This record gives sequence, C-alpha cells and structure tokens, in this order.
Amino acid sequence: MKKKVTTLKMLAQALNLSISTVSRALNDHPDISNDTKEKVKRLAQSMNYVPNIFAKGFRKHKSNIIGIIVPNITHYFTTTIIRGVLEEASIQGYRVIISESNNDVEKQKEMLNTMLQFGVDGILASLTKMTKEITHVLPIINAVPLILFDKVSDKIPCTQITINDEEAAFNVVEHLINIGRKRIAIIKEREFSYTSEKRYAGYLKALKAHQIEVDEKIIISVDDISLKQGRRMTNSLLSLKKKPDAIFAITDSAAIGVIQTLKKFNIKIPEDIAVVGFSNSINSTIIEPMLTTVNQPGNTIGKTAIKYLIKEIENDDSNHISMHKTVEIKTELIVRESTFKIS
Amino acid sequence: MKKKVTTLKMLAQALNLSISTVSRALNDHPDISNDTKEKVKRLAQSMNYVPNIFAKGFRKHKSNIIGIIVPNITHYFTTTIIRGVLEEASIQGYRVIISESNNDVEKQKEMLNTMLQFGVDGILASLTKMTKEITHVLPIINAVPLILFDKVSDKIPCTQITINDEEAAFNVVEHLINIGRKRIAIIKEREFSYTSEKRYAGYLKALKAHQIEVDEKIIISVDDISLKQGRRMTNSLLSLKKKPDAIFAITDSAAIGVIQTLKKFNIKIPEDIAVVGFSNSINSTIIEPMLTTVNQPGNTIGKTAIKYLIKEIENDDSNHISMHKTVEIKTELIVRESTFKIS
DNA sequence: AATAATTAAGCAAACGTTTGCGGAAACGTT
DNA sequence: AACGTTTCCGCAAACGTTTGCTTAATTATT
Repeated sequence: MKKKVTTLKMLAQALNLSISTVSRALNDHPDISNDTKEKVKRLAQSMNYVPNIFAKGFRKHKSNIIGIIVPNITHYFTTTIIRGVLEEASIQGYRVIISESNNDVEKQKEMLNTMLQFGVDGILASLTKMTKEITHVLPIINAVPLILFDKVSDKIPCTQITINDEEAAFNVVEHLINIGRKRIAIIKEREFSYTSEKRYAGYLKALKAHQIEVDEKIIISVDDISLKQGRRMTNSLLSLKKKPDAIFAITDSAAIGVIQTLKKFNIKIPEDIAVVGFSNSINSTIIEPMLTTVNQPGNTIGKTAIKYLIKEIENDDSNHISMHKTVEIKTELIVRESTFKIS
Repeated sequence: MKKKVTTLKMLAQALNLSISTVSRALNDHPDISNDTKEKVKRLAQSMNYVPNIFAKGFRKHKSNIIGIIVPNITHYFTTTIIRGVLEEASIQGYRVIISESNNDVEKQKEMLNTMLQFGVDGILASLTKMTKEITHVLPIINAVPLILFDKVSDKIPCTQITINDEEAAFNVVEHLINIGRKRIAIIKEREFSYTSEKRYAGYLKALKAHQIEVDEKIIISVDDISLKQGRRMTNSLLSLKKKPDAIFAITDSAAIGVIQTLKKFNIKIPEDIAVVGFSNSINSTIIEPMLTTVNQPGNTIGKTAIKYLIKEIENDDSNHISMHKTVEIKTELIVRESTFKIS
C-alpha cells in the first residue's frame, strides 16, 4: 500500500507556486490574492489534501487534543459529562483522549504526566476521592491549562466546575422536613471527598435553618459509598432505638441499597421512612418505589468545562492566573415515590 | 512561563556528544556502548527529558494514538468495553481518542475521517445500527487498520470481535424451554442490526431443535429497542388471544419495560410469563423480580479488540488482508428470578 | 515622470527527531 | 607490520509546515 498522501509541496508544484504561498493560501493569509486562494483551495480539495497533523503540531506546538481523566468511566453520570465534552470538543475542532484513574492516586499522577507527554493542549480532570496530597497536580498547571470538574479541590489554583452540592443537599433536606420528617439520617463518605463534604454541609445547614438538632448517631460515614454499604448502613440504622424517619444517601446506588433493605424488613416507604439519593441515575426509576433524587446535568457540566478549557488554551497572551473561576451548575430536585405518595 | 523543555540537543551539548548518539543511546541502539547509554539515560532522567511527540510522530509516521467510535457512550456495556480498551492500551503505550456516533451514519462517517486526519494509528469501531451502506467505511481500511466490535458487519473485510450472539440466544430459549415454556415471544430490532439478527437466528434454531413451531404473532420487531418499546410491545402481546408464556427481549432495558407492564397487569413472573433480557446491565438486578439475562464480558471484548488492533498496527511488513479474523467471545446465561422461582 | 505605498509572492530557516552512511580508533589476525 | 574486523560515534539529510524577511510588480501620490 503506497503512501500517496498529498503535501503542500505537491500542490505547489502542480500550481507552479511556492510552498509558502500555498500554505498561506490555505490559511487565508491576507498577503495572498483571492484568485490564487481559490485555485489553491480547489486543487487541495480535489487532491484531497489533508495537512499533516504532526508537522503542524510540531511547528505550532499545538495538538488540538485535550485529555480528560475520570475516576470511573462506567458511572452513568460520568458518561453524560463525557458526552457533553465530546460534543463541544468536536464542534471546536478538538479531539479528546480519555483515561480512567480507578480512584488510584498513583495512576492519576501517571496519567496526568503521560498526557502531557502526549502533547495535549489542556486537561480536564475529576479527581479521585483520595486526592488529599495535591503536590503531583501542581506541576501540571504551569505546563498546560487544567480544569477540574465534579470532584474538584479548592487547593488547586485553577478553574473548577461543580454542581451546587451544598444548595442541592439543602433542598433535599428541606424537602424532607417539608413532608414532616424530624429525624433525618445521612449516609456520606468519610472525609477527603469534596462533594460529600459539601453535601454534608448542606444537610447541616438545612437542619439548622429549621432548628432541628443534629444527632451524630444518624450521621453515617463510609469509605466507599456503594449499594452494599447502603444496605449495611441501613441495617445499623434500623438497630437504633430511635430510628430515623428519613434517610438521605449521598448517592443513588447507596439509596437503592437503603430501599432494598427497608423493603426486606417490610418498612413502608415513604410512610415509615422516606429515602432520597443523589444523581438521578437510570436505576432511580427502576427501583420500587421510584427514588427521589437530585438531577445533575452532566451534559452542561461537560460542555461548560471544555468551553472554559478551550478559552484558556486559546488565550495564551494574557496570564492564566487571572482567569480562574469556579462555576456552579444548577441541579434540580426530582421528587418521586420514595418521599411522596400520591393517594 | 518560559518553555524550558529539554531536547536531545541540550542533552548532547551537556555531555559533549552528538545528537544522533544521544538519540540512539536512548533508544538502545546496539551501536552505542553501555557506558554512554548509562550516562545519557541518567542525564535524561535528571533533566526530565521527554521526547517531543510531534517530532517523533512526524518522523516515524506513528502517533501511538488509536481511535474508538461507539454509537452511545452512556450504555453501561459500552463503558465496560471502553474500560478494557483503555487498560490494555495504556499498558502497550497507546492513547485512545473517543467519539460517539449517536447512531448517526453521517456522523460516523465524519468521525472516521477526522480520526484519520488526526493521525490515529488504527481505529476500533462499533457501527451504528443503520449502517447498511458501508461504502464510506471501505476507504478507511486501506489507510489504517480497522477492527469492528460488538456491532459489526460481515460486509467489511476486517477483523471483527463479537459475542456469540446466536449461541447465547439459543441458550436463553433453551433455558426457557427447559422450564416448561412452549410459547416464547421475542422482541427484537427491525433488520440492519447485526446482533439482533444473530439473536433472532439463535431463537429460531432453539425452537427448531425442540420442535416448537414458530408463530409470527409473537415475533415482534421494533425500530428502537428501548424500555418504552418494551412496555408497548408487552401491551400488544397481552392483547393476543393466545398469550405467550415467556418473553425474550433482545435487550435488558426492553425486558425491564416488559416486567413493568406485566406487573401492572398483575401477571405473575415467572409463573405466568417468564422474562429474559440481554446484557446483564446494572438495572437487571435492581428490577423486581431480578432479571434473567446474558452476561457479556465487555472488558475482555475491549481487550481482545485492541490487542488485535495493535497487532495489525505493528505488523506492517506482512499484508493485513491475511490477518483478518472473526473472534467470538463467550457469554454466560445468568438465571435470576424472572425465569426461576426458588420456593 | 519620479517616488512612495501597496499588493502578491518566494526564499530559507526553524521546529526535534531518526537514520543511512561514513569514519576513526581499537582490537585481532596473519 | 600490514591488513581486516569490530566497536563506537558523528555528519547531515529528511520529515511537512509555518513564518520573518525579502523581492518583484503593481498602483497611488506628488
């Protein structure tokens, strides 16, 4: 299979022009007459010329590739973010390479570096929850623009895109209070999780706003917030003398675990105990009763993240530092059967 | 922020060697003494030299980037495949750029082309279901190795990785027959879907093997095989005089729709009607009763796909054509409550 | 009509790497 | 002592593009 790829040189020879003229013509340089621009472009088309990306990147130090790192690519919410990123990137002429850190800090570090090595123009990252040590991230940000989304860290000076976790949790808890709950349990993650901490803060704030005293016994922290843990923690909540009348799990899958074990004990949902999750995953409409949860618009998160990234990439003249923002995307409480019974 | 990236030249100057020697030393060329190799590598390390990927790709016509195109990135099964690809790619020193075709043939075409333009070394693709016209794919395969997975097409001469759809469906239906079902409905996709056709073939084969006559009335074809369609089609199946005693939906989400409407009509599952899906999605264990389904090992699909791809990429001396294989990954029937009641 | 300004195009260097070729030094063989 | 081998390394070209500078031709200005 002979490589018969056309180059600027071949175009130039065919038209009896210099290489530089052809190059400029293709790039709409003002020095070139419309006449020759026309001719060059037409020929380029017909010989289906496509610029050699390596030569170009080599020359311009620009790859038009951005990297994205996520902890777990199989989460539905994550994929909706990626979809948003992909859509917008494609429109703006960028490709995206994806890596999965599996919540492993070492891997995350390695990935950031290999991405640099592969010449990405910028990086989008959602940090692993164990990222308390952020020294390995710092070198990145003065090599290339970095934007954090979802799982962010305010210790890293860069722009950050999150949802309004605290407000969302506040709304969740207030909703539970509005339907008459007084004893609201929360299942959250054990420290180092930005989102979990924010949601917990919202929980506390709502309780305070309604003068409900917090009870440490019904504040549960787990290492991995999963369906199984949802089940286990529900078991221990049910063993309390004073049982909760509502359970707010920081995550849909945990909430589903909660529902499953409540059903096992024939506890009525929501009459006896109301349940709410977080994420509006697909499962939340499959489980019975359907789960009240918080919808996170992954698509817009992804889109705004990459928009900011590209802005920083293409705005090399000014200093990045001043551009750093933190953007909060609005979420929406979705009330379903697990907190509200029509009857 | 000054770019202070180290180059071969800088290393050469520091060591008083020529650039070519340094280059060869780093690449373990036999012409270079172990002594200088040591020295060069050590210095490279300490000045944390990282080769300029553009210059390299430019020179060698190799990007170490592969592209992957999927119809819908939000499907759990798809993400498990991607995870497999990512893992193996990372090990072998490749990055992967991802695109989503959204089941749009035009988009798929465009993506294939921009991937070429971006200099990928090879492409992994799962075709949109409407890909009956494959002329736009053909030009790709003599530019760069292409491997199809999951949604493949035997019209395209390249290696293909699928699951044993036909056999899997056969097992499903045989399982239903074994639990005493005689009137097994199937909900499948309307033509042009490779996997659907294969599964349908397996269905027919199993019926034939057990001398059960096929009844067109309980063979349902839909355009988009979704949860909603699962519901709708169940409604129409229930309006038949001779109702089925089992429903095999080609897809988990459709099967869940089936279960939901059966429950709505208080039809006992599996006693009155057994249900089975396909994919072993997360939902299949959330729905009640839990769904009998077929587990597809996405991870191994992804891994074998990229292994074959890399093999083709790195084996440029021989002709590709002879290398084309079609590989079938084994699936596993997972029996749950929707077909089998412990009691 | 002479000069200045504008327009259009070409020359050549540069980006960082790889690699064919050539050559010097060291070693081994008669 | 003369030759052939082997070992190790350097020279320089090449990959395809962009871009600062120069040049030639045309037009405008006095």
